[in-house]
Amino acid sequence: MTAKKYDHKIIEKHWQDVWEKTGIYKAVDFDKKRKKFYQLVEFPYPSGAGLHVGHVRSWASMDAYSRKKRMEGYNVLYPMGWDAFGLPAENYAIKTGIHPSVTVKENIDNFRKQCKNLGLSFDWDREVNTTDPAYYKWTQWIFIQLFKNGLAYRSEVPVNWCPFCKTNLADEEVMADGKHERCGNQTEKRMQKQWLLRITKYADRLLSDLNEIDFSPRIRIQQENWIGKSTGSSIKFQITNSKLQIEVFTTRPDTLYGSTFLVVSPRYAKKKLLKYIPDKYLRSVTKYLEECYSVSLRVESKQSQLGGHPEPSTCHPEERSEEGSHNEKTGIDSGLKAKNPADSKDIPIYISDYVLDEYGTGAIMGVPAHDERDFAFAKKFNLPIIGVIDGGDKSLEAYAGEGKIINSGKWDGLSYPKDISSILSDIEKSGWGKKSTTYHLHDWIFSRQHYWGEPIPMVYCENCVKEGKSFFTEEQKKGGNEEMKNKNDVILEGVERPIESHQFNNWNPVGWYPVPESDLPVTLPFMEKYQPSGTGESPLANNLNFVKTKCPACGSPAKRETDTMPNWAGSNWYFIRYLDPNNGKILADDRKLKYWMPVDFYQGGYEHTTLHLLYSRFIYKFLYDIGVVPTSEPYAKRRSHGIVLGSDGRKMSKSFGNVINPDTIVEKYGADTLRLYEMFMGPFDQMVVWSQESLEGCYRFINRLWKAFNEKVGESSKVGKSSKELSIKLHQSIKKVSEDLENLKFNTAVATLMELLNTWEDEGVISKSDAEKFCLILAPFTPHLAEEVWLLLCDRKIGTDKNIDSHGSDQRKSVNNPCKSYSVHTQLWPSYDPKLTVEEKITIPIQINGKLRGTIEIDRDKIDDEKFVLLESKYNKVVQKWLAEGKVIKEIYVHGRLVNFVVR
RNA sequence: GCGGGGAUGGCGGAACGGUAGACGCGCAGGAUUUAGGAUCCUGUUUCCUCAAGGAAGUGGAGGUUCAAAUCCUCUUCCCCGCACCA
Repeated sequence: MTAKKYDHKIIEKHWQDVWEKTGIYKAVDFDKKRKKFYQLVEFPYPSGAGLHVGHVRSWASMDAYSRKKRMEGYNVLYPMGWDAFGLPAENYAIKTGIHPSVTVKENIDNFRKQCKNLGLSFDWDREVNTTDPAYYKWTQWIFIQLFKNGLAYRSEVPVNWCPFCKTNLADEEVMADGKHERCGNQTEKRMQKQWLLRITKYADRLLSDLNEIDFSPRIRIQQENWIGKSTGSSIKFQITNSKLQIEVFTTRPDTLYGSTFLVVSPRYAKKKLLKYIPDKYLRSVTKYLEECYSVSLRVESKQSQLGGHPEPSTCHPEERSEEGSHNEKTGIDSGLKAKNPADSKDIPIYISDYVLDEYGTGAIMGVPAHDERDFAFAKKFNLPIIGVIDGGDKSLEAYAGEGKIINSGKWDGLSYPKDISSILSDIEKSGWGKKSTTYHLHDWIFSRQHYWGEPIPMVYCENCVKEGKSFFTEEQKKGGNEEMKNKNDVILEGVERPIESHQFNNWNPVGWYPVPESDLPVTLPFMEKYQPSGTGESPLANNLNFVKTKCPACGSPAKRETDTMPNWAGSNWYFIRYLDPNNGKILADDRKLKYWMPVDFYQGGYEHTTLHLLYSRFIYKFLYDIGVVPTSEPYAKRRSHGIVLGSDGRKMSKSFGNVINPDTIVEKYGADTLRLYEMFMGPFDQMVVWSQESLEGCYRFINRLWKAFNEKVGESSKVGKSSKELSIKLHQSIKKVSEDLENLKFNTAVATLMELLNTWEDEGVISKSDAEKFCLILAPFTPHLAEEVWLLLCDRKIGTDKNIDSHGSDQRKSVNNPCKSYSVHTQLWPSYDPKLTVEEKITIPIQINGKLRGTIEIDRDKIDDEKFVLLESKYNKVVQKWLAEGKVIKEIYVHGRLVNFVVR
């Protein structure tokens, strides 16, 4: 009997329908018999371009992982949803003239269909959509809780403004040279009041709790760097003839005596020093500041854009682009002097853009002898260089290493870094300053002036402003929400707090009220025109029906906030909603949360290592603090995968013409081929390049499998037996595939399956029970083929051509119970017999002086007999020749692995 | 500059310190076919050789070891992240 060609079009569609009808991938809440396993993959932004092969790589691989987990008896939750708010949807809509609500729906339908065509085992009953009012009701609810707990506040922050288009721009729309991506005009930075989230309050916990979760080192280190904690001192310098003090942050308080000048950032100078500058200096200082502010290119770091730093921090961007320009310092003497608290010497105060306004206090003490940047600055402005740590040649370069402390009064004789802690306490005792910690992490700008996002559920009441009324009590205004504060104090006990930073001082919630929770959601109104307003406000500002409302406090006419949330808002907490997607009363049922959380395994791309992962951890921790979720961390384990590049090695992009559409692959080769290939391409965490030829290799493999299962399985009536070699190979494969899947080594798992088929083809017929085992370990990788083969194996009699011919006929359509053992995916994962993973005859390589000279075959039961093995080794002809070359001075036998003779 | 990860055939990549190159692609030869495609078989690190057998070989230089792609030191190059972070 010759099998018909494997017809993926009919077979894959058939089983997808059967799976949907029988619902075998549904997760069961509160299942007590099975252990829960929450497998999460990042949900996509459903773009008009459809699924990317990168999505398939992640979802198909984790689908295999989930399928194995199910077969191992876990109650697996593997959900999918749509992150559909955001700028791309809005831009696409502006381009096509079709409303985003329409295109988003179409795109989602397409994505869902594509997922189903791939046979991914998502639990579709739990699908979520961030643009659904029933969903974003809770996104808004979370915002209100943040506000009530003092974690959402308003502050002036810079926005990218295109004067030509009269609109605010997202950072992605501004090109590296500061020009607007679409119109090519130079953009500006404008100050605008925005909502910010106080993520900095959680910096310490976000950092320390990394110890409790399983993140791969690369992800973990990046998160640590992003939070960027450094400890040291904040030291106060008294400005001479003034009550004013300048507070600086330093990680090297031991070099205090070596501080020969202070430097403040341009913005610090503008805000705090300008009125004290002596007339003589005022003109040059003003000129310098103007220089700094005249250029407003997109030169800030990524984090400062996201984190909200009020103004450009550099004066000379053109120098920035060149290598080594960092050493070319600019700056100006302010004419002011300050007293070094340690030795009471007066030192000059300079203004320079090499001091970052957004880091620390925006002011530093210059220690040219021990800091490279200060050294360059001192050289340029002819400032004294005093060495206070022994070492290096301070006339040539700064010395940042360790050493004995010198020229430092009472600290002489101590050494850095050994005595740093006693120096820290001495500084505190002397009243010069205090221990301090700073963070790289900044508060999170949460306002967007765009239409396609969740409306921020806040109301602004002019009347209340007149009366000075606010949502918060006077006491709360002083210290934030007391309850919240206490909570954090408990958690942060013994942990240093961030220094009071000037950027937190603008919070004035007067007149602002959250929309009453009973009125949620604040629905995004349908608008025909959602182009930018032209004033820098959100397009929603043009919709008076939306804007006009009543003050929740006094009932006077009031205005709604028209800014919307960033696209991160919906993705911060989506994994919670999967647990209870239709709950209208609360975020998610408490019991369900307790059953499923935390996410056991979160898998996604490296591009989300810092922002999404950190933001969602922050929001989750906040929800934990207010008692909404049961654990303090959302994800128990996180791994990331590499991206899929086009066959030319470049990123897939329409403009390169190297985009692979999964649909055409599925159509021509089938979903199983695509899935298998994407797992086989290369190591999961590495970048991989698309290769059509390799894909076809996987297609061949699938057809060969089909042929073998049809033609080379022993008839059950005859109780056919596999050859010994084949059985051993099978058991070895079960072991290897199990381990590889667990370790996300999908590529070698697939290779193992290929090896097994190769052996099978060489050895001839396989027994039915061995064939079933093979089918079971195949199931996670090629779920459609495995299901079809399983049916074939269940009853060899229906596995005939006649039956295969009847695909699509009524007989086959009614397969609700096609076979007693349906489905292969609900079977138990096979175990292997350890005895059967070892060959009867073992090949032992023989080395002379570490070089391979021959091999011998040893019976399995003889491998413990060292003397025997060594003796046998010497009978090998070639070995004998080499042994004759000299005297054997050492004989090494590595049990079951190798023999080495050392001959001299 | 700092941090992280790499470098293995023609290509993608395998290798608990123990037979380097699994598996796949590609290529070569053969079979089948009217032909093409598909499929199957054989070979395929390089060099010497009909072969048997050798020699060299995991970016480079040293070292540890009976034995190193793997561990250590130095070094070159590549990728990723952060970057005037005090």
